[in-house]
Amino acid sequence: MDRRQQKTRKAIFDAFQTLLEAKRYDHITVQDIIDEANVGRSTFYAHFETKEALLDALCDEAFFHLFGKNACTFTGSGDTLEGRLTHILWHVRESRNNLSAILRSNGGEIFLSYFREHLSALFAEVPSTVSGLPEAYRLRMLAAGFTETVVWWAEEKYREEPGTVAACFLKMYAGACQETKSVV
Amino acid sequence: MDRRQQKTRKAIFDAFQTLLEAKRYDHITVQDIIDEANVGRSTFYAHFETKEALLDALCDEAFFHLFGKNACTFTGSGDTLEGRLTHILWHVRESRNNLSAILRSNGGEIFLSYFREHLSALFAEVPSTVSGLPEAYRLRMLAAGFTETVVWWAEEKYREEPGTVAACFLKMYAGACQETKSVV
DNA sequence: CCAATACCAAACACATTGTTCAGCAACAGT
DNA sequence: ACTGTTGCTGAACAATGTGTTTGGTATTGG
Repeated sequence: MDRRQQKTRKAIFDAFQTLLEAKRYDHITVQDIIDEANVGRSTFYAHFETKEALLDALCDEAFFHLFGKNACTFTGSGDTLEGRLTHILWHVRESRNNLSAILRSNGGEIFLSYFREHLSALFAEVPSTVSGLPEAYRLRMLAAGFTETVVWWAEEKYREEPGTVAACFLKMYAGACQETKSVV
Repeated sequence: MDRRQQKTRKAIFDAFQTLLEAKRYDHITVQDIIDEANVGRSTFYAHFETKEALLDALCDEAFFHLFGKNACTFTGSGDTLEGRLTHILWHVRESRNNLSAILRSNGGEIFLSYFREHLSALFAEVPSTVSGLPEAYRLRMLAAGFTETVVWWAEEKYREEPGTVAACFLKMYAGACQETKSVV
């Protein structure tokens, strides 16, 4: 890819993230991004169709870091759910700059849809000990709950350790997601 | 209040809800609302400062129905958490037209903040049996979880009975929110 | 070195926002 | 029924944002 394209793309991404840290996604205008990135108007539209497309691209990148090579490919059978969740949380904290801004902005909804998609598969493997729960409901709640956990963690500035957070999460859903033999 | 004001206000509310059922909150323009409500431009702005103010007002109304007189004033000590949640769910289903649109649109975030506020107090009364959970985290998760439950229920067109839904919710969080002696 | 291509600035038509104002209609109280 | 008050209208307004097009310039890769 042309160096110029790479440079421009990066400038736009960086500008977008900078702005995301300062204000809500839906209060950011294309004009803002253009100014911050210092690129021509037509250049922006040559790269991204709309502001939403830019957000999508950013989420794609962020998720590539999260699930792309390590975390979810590791879905070997050996490790525990807690281990895998912890692993994901390590990656979340690692790329804090990338993710926090998205999570806090109301673009978090779009992010959430990604999360849901990737996490449902993970939780589906771990059965519930409680009867009478519709499986679709259970998976949805677990994915939403994990997302909420990450948002909470981000707002706490990632103060706790990933392992601690994963343990908290699993305690929350002890009944609905039980594989641990160590429930205190 | 002047009848004209009432009429206009209602027309705007109705138009807004109609539009919310058709498209996302952030894709609705003031112009759309004006056209649908069939009121003058200046009239709209005489009633609401912005589109957000309108959404806020709508949420206020919806929550008055939910918590205003019955559900949360009933916070006497006698009834169980399950009973109270069921009660809330009855009201949600009752006013389905009012709420579903808001819940499905991404204005759901604003709605969620209302829900969080009102529900935290409710959950705070019921202690956790699990140790090591930060209380703030626990309350936040329960409120977010209940909201997610309602959204799920709304998407299912309120097929299940309120009591069933409340029971499902409590099963999900059996460990973190235990007062029931009937956990199957 | 050269052709391809990415950039830029400027201008464009268009939509949306929020304000203002003059004229008209509905209201409430006497 | 009369009257002053209040709310609605429709139109115009500047300001801002969107997405596209243009012609010219600079960088790139081969």
